[in-house]
Amino acid sequence: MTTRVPQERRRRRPTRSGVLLSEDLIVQTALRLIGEHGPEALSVRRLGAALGCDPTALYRYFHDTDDLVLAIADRIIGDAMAGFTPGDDWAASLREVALRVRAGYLAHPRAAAMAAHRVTRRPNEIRAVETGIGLLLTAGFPPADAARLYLAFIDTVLSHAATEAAFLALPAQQREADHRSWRDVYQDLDPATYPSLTLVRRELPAMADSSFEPAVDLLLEALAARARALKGT
Amino acid sequence: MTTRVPQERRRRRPTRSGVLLSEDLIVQTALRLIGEHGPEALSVRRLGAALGCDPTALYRYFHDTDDLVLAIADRIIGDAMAGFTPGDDWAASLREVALRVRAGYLAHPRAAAMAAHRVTRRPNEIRAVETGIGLLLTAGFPPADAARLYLAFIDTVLSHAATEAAFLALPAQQREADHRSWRDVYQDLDPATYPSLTLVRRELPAMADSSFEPAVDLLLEALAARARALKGT
DNA sequence: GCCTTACGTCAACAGGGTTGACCCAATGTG
DNA sequence: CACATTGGGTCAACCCTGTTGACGTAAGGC
Repeated sequence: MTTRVPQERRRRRPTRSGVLLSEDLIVQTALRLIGEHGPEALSVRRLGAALGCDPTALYRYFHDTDDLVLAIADRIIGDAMAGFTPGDDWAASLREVALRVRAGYLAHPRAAAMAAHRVTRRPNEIRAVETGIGLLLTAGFPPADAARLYLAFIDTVLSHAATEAAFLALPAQQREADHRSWRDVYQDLDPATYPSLTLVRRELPAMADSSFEPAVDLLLEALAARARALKGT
Repeated sequence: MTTRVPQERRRRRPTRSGVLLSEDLIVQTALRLIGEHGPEALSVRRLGAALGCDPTALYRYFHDTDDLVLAIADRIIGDAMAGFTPGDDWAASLREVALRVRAGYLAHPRAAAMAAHRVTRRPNEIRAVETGIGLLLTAGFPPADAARLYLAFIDTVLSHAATEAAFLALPAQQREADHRSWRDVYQDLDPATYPSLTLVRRELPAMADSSFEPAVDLLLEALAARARALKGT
């Protein structure tokens, strides 16, 4: 019943409202829905309504909701890395990879939050690994270090991006509560029991900001330092 | 109606099945439920059944499900940090915080997977933040830097830990398939299109290992370098 | 021993994913 | 051109979910 059928041989029968469904249109509409009405807008029923078809029609194209999410995630990955070519500066290039991955996830947080921890060994990812390790090799790291350090770098990037995506994927209410807590809860603490927090009190609202770029920059600094140390010896 | 009441002044009225409810018992049961039957086993109704009470009784202790999730997260933090006291070496202490947090999450992978990216606003978390920022202050960073750098550090630690927890929370079959892919998929690549991967081919099985400690060490290196630069000026 | 009220219980609602039956029309074939 | 096949859009139904408001009972202060 729910076996996905090759796109090519579809009997494109229009829905009651005249729309011609397709895997592509569904993914596209799902992304639009998330973008316009927030992450929690993605449900089979709402997606059906947005498409102008019965909600259950989607099960002709995807086994279940999870299958749909994976299809969306696959498109996100492809879009994020589209057109990237590494430049001369290996650190700057790694930085761009990081920002691209993150931007791709944040553009569609809910889909990313659901799929980020799953490993899809697809061509796009393999190409990305090739690129990343290549950059560390040009930095002068021996193969063993290049592989291990790339892993540490990309895992950090992916983990951060997934965390930020998961945060954006929260219902607006919880998201704002999390944000506010740095302004509210952490402001009225007893100075005796929390001396350090009291000292940095004025900086705490900034804790709601993203730490993605600071963290990436710290990593790149450490990598650059180690690369310099290699050259020195 | 759902106002949380201080634990001390409770009217401990037994449920129909004779259990005396408490915030503590509920969190503990929730953790057991998640650990045994997966994250999707946590629902108000199932938790009520496991506790031997009406599901809606939980709303006397937590505003809503999210509030419960935050309580679970905070207990994990508390357990992880129990008995920790910062030592003289701020970097070593931060390292221990990182390892403790990670261990706490890995002890409850499935619960961690759903709670790791939240701000709990609860005592255990606040204490942990106080400790961490305090360490960076003793390292010599001015308050603004201490707050921002602590955020970058702890976010990285939490993100990594969440990723590892999510991985452990996967069904064994998928987990092992993921592991194998580094040995299998990445071994038979065309050297012409993937020169870098071919060069580091022998190192790739190690990609299945955790990158947690390498990443933390890179961050601590960068922090130490910045701290030295501060002293120098 | 009374009064207050905390809190356990119950019924109900809105929304979610998913299934199986139904049936029409698009398509390939004769 | 007409027919048989069947893909796929539709519908009704099921069981899940979180959450609310009313209700009444018993716990604890006085």
